Amino acid sequence: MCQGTSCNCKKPYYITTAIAYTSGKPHIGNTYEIVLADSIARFKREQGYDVRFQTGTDEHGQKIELKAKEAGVAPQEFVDGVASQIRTIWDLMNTSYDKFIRTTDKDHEAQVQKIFKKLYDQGDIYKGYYEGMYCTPCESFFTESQLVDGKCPDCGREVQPAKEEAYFFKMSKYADRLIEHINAHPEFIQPVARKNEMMNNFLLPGLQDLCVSRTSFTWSIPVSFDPKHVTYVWLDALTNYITGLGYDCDGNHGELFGKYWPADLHLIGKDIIRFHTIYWPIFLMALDLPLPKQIFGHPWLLLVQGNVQGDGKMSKSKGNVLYADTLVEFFGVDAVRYFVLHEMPFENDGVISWELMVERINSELANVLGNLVKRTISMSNQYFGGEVWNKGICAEVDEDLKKVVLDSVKKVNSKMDELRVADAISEIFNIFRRCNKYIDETMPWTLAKEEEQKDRLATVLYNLAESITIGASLLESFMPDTSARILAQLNTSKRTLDEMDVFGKYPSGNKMTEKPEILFARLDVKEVLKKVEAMNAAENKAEPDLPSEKQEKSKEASEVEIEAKPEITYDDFAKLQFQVGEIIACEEVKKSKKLLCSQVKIGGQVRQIVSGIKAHYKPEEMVGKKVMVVVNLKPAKLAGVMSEGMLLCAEDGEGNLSLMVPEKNMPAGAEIC
RNA sequence: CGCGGGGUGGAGCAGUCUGGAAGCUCGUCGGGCUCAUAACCCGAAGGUCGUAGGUUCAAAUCCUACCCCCGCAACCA
Repeated sequence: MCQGTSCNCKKPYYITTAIAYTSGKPHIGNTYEIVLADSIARFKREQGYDVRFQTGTDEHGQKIELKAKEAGVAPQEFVDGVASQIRTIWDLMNTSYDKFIRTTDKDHEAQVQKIFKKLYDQGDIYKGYYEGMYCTPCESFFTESQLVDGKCPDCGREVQPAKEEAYFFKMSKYADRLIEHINAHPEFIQPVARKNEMMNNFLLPGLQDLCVSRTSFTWSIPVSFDPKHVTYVWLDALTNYITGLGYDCDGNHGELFGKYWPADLHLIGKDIIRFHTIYWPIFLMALDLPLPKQIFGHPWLLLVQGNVQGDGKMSKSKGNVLYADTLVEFFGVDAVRYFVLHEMPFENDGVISWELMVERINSELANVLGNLVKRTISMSNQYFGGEVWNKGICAEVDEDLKKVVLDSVKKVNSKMDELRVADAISEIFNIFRRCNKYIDETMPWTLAKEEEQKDRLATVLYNLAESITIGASLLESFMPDTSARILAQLNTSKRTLDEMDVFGKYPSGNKMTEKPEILFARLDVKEVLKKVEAMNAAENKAEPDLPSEKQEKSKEASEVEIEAKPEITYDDFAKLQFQVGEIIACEEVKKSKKLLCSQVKIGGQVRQIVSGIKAHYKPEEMVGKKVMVVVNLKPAKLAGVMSEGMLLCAEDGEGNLSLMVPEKNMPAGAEIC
């Protein structure tokens, strides 16, 4: 490989993130991806590649159409807002992307239309029918299995079998070629475990054709030759990787396309691996373009509340979202970058919590790194007025320090080649740990007491300055700002990777700063948590009813807010019949996680009612309870068991349930009105 | 038999593909040091590697069965 910045024959390296969906503000889990990509992009630049780093936003689709409607604005206006919010966060995180593409960019839209037409003309896309059960009021299709008791799962109304005209892509045509490609290129899907998943679940059983157009909404790119259809998701979203380089369907590609395609790495979440390793390569085959070299499906960052690890997946509706900008406000950009990069293992999901953030910042950033820099600079100033001289008085211990430092450089390189970013960072911190140990081994404060040890003392401090310079330089890809701050304090410039081959390039006689600043202050967990609570409380008060985020609630909230339903007439109400029922027997529904099946005595009859309360009541504690029952609900099958009514419960903000029981003792069958 | 992920010292994880001395960070305990952000360094305690079988000279790792947890899906009438 050709290295060095002066040479203009550098190898190109094209890396992309998935484009973020503009339905709302991205949380820290989404932000992780761009930071991960950024660290890889920066490192590749260090290695001498001519890097192109692309990210962007996916802005079409029914969900956005709905969100915009809710917010009372036009879809374009809506996505403009969210896209700029996303870009602001990407910038806040100090990410060095070269291109931010939006699927509403005119040139992208034009190319998608051309691609659609081309694939249609060459017979890869054909017009067919999307069949299913259709609910007219909801304007939605459902498969048989999605239906609830044969009715619409959303509104409960009757559905009709219907066909919607749609365009399909003939996936099967290219399947064999793709299977061959995947087998011939074991590095194509990363981590490797995912490869088998794709092969066994999708490719080998036979690929279904993919629906690539819709008529049920309009907020997308119209099909040029059949304008009542709009492009459906993947053909629009995935192609960003080539349109962002100036791909032209007619062959008049921009210069970038020739230079950077095929991509070296698509970095994506593990949930969309299928689309990137199956549909995308097949689209590319159909377009007669080379396939990307590698697709890496990274794990997720899950939120943990305190020490309780429940379902950590962040979602707004659960109110457990952490946003990058909030975290940055608390901890600073590089601490957040460090955390997400370092806490994410290669294959498994990582966890994040306020407590973990604080712990990492204290033990690694403040204690190991920040303190090392501070004590080194302080000693240099105390003993030599800040001047760092290499007097060449070496000792046995120096060798191990040098070895660790230089080995780490190699290890960081090889870890990064495998995309093991977390491991690479650990290697860098090994340097700093070794330095702290070196200080204890050499005891500079003791050397300082003896005049004849002065040159040895100088050498020790020189070795530290050199080691920290290398460590800080390696850190640039991951914590650019911190890297620069350390180097500034050492009054030296960043070392490039090929300048790290030998130990001792720090200029002898150089003078460090006189006033070392604290890089990362230690934090008190309790104080941070207190601040967090104050912030949550303030937020809940300040915006109790914002249209899009109104469901967010703090875990402490005692009030429960639910979505208001439209007003009904008394006649509507009178259609419902409630009675007191006595539970005379109850058992778990086998093969179901949530359901209990109760025999309920109501007047003279006994009914079987299935309820989703297994998590809150044991069958034996149900028996004997007198509860409120909706009796004239149409019977339905749940998990294959017939249910003839419904037990009513109260539900709090955390989903805890409580059966409604009469305040005084009432006979089974008493009407509730 | 729905799909998938996981069960390794108190906590969070690596190691499992390619068997070969049970490792990392935090926490705890003891010691050292005082340059430094009560930071740093050393040492120790603590694990039947979910369970039961099997293969092997050798199993956290391979095979079989089972148990438990977590997502998704399905049914929270």
